[in-house]
Amino acid sequence: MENNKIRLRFAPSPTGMLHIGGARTALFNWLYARYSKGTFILRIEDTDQVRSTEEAVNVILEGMKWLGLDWDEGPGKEGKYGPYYQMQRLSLYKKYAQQLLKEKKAYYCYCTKEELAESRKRQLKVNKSHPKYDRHCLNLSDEEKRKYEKEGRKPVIRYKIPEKKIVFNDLLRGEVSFDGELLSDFVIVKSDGIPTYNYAVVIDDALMNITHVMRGDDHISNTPKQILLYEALGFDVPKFAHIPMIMGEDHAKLSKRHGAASVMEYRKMGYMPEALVNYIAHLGWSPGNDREIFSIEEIIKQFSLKNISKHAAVFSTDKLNWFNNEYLKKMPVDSLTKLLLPYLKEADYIKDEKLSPEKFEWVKEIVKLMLGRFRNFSQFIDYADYFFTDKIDIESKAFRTVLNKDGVLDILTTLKEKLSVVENWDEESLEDAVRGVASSLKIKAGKIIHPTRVSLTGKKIGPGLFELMVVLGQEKNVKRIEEAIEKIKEAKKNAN
RNA sequence: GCCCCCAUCGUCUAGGGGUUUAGGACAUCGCCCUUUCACGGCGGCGACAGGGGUUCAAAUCCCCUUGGGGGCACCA
Repeated sequence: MENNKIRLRFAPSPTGMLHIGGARTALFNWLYARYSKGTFILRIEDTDQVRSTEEAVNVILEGMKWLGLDWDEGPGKEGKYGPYYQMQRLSLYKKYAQQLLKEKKAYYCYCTKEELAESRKRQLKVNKSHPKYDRHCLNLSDEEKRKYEKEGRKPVIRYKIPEKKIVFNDLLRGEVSFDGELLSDFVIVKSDGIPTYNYAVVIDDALMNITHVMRGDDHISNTPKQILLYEALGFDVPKFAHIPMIMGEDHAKLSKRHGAASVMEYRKMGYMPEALVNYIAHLGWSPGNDREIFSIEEIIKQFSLKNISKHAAVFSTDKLNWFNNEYLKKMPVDSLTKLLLPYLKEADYIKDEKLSPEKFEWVKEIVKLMLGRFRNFSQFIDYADYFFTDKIDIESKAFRTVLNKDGVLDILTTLKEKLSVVENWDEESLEDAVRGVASSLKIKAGKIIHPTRVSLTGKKIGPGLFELMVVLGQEKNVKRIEEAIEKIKEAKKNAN
């Protein structure tokens, strides 16, 4: 029973950020594991000693946790197939390499980089299509080996490619076949004794009993090499599913230069993990109906290899924004406000995330006013600055087109007088006050509303004026209108 | 260069021989709501890459071309 269980893994190499593409691969593996009540394993492929860092490991673990992709086995969750860091599994790779060596399925190679390059150049001259390793070291005598060792050469271990057709049945693409003759004897153990990716991944997936290997389709051409190794080692070959890649808006492989490419950047920008997950789930997958907003449980229930598409998908920030906004609108204001606190703290809008109940209520009022007007938390920080700061910056265009106009000075002066004596600082009284000023000056209310908004917020756009005035409070209202009046006067003086 | 994968609106996709004047979503445009922006409502624009087959019938099946992507390391 236990042996029939579906086991999938996500096996990132900790050489940088948790990429959006990697996150989507992780998500699909996780979804399929959860859907099939299988096991999801996280394995760290840290055999690139130059580029791997502990920090990158942490970023990956944190990113996975933030997205809600919990693993059943892996770092911090040792299972019976551990360890889950490749650098802690070196003895395993060594053991099976020895087996291949003994069975003459692999051999030591002492060729230097220069010699390899030389050989390639020679081949290009005669048979330019597919140069491969010339097998110079395939049948080295012990004496030759000793000679090379004396020269200080450290050998690699190469796998000897059997020249046959390799066919596999991809779960998404059907039959895929490669000609073994085109493959070169590739290195499985580097001269420093560390295994290469194509070798280590096979040992680990086999030993960890991985049943389904789901990964980006950039791995399709690695698959024949890996299948050959499974067969050479006598392991069962897992099922493969190569999922389409995610591209940037320019249709090139998603990378740093596309702006935000890492999961953590999206957290920083204030996207909700549920929204990000919902969106990237739809990159290359569709449940086949017209709905798009789904809880993670609903996605798990509907997830199937059958409705994964085969072609690459372009990442769209616009659509992500829409997803995020849908989640923001659905969220209770209370919870939303709580989520926002760290960002407010980060922006120095509040001193401490622990707010008094009154202050929390006040922030909540602001969130209510802003709801639907921001697509992520950093936009909230940008758009709602005037609630939290003392000094506001009046956008120059707003000043020019709204405040620095004939008659505005009188309007604001009259309004300021009126506002400083308003007794009940609530929406109704304020609307009465403003409309009262309008009728006494014989102008339309809009003529007052716009300059007032700019005076109070520095912006031409924002929530309803009267509700905004209530939250801002009488003192700030009067003060900001006074400041605006001064600025207008100054501008007029400079103009003359 | 060689090998492999892929191909429906600008983007994500539905559709898997007749139910299709090819459906939805994002974006975009217009109108309504409105003090502004957003939200919401209504509507518009917008695609089967091309060519051959197969078939009574093809976006759907096959082939070729073209286009896009990926891989050809002592990186993963």
